[in-house]
Amino acid sequence: MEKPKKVPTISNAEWEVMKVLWSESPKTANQVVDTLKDKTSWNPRTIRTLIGRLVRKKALGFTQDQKDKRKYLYHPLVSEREMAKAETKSMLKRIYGGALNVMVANFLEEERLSKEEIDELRLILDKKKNELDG
Amino acid sequence: MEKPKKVPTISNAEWEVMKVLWSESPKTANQVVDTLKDKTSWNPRTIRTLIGRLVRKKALGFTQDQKDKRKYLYHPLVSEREMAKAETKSMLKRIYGGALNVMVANFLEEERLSKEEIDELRLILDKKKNELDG
DNA sequence: AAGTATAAACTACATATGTAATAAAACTAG
DNA sequence: CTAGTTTTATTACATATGTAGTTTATACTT
Repeated sequence: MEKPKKVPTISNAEWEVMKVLWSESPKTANQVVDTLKDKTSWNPRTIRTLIGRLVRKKALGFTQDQKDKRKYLYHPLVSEREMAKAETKSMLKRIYGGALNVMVANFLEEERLSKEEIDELRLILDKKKNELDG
Repeated sequence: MEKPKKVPTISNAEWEVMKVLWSESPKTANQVVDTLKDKTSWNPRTIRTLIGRLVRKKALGFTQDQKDKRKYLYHPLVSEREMAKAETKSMLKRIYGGALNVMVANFLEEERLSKEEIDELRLILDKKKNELDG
């Protein structure tokens, strides 16, 4: 029985920081700043603030850097999958009464997916259905 | 050429209020409060505050009640579809790089859909695909 | 060993949000 | 018409978030 591990909720900006560390970790604050320098226009101070908040929320943990003892090496404490799932569920609940197919239907109506994307989705569904059929 | 009509972003609690008025409108504040009394534990004050904020955000409009001139009759200024689509897109972008199928795949992996739900989704996709095929 | 650069910690401040209380205005009952 | 009631409008306050500046501790560097 896995414990229900409650994932922290994080803000938009915090999500960007997490993505950096999900893609590769551990990293020092400076490395995170460097990675985000291109993608965003955030002041390094801001990024450090966000890192601090993520630590407080227990979305990030850290260890001491062995080369430079002042620095921390940050790493995610929650997987991207877990967070994505939690966020998705909460959004689906809020907006679509939790119904994934309502969401997909609504979304498809106006957004155009390519035929390939649709086929890929169908494959995903077929696979899932086979699992159910046993 | 429709103008890109920018939909306001609203909070979780505000969504609940909008849902009441999307399901039936116009309604007076009191009617909204009544509808929400069962579903939530919010103080009527709170609900009126939320209505006010939604008016400020131009998500709701109102007209004067003819019976009692003090009362307003509130109605949505933005459709549920528009808001849902905007929210969905922004969430997909933030979390899944905008890719609907990544989202569906991830979500399906751990959430169980019934066979019926899966079939319904497949129908939606088939219909969409036929449209593309022409 | 002392000075300094720098990383992390703490503080700041505006706007958003959850959650209401109070004030002002207008209707209704006596 | 005046008082009480009921609506809307204004104000309040804590926490979250975006966006940084300032302080402090201390690991480097000379």
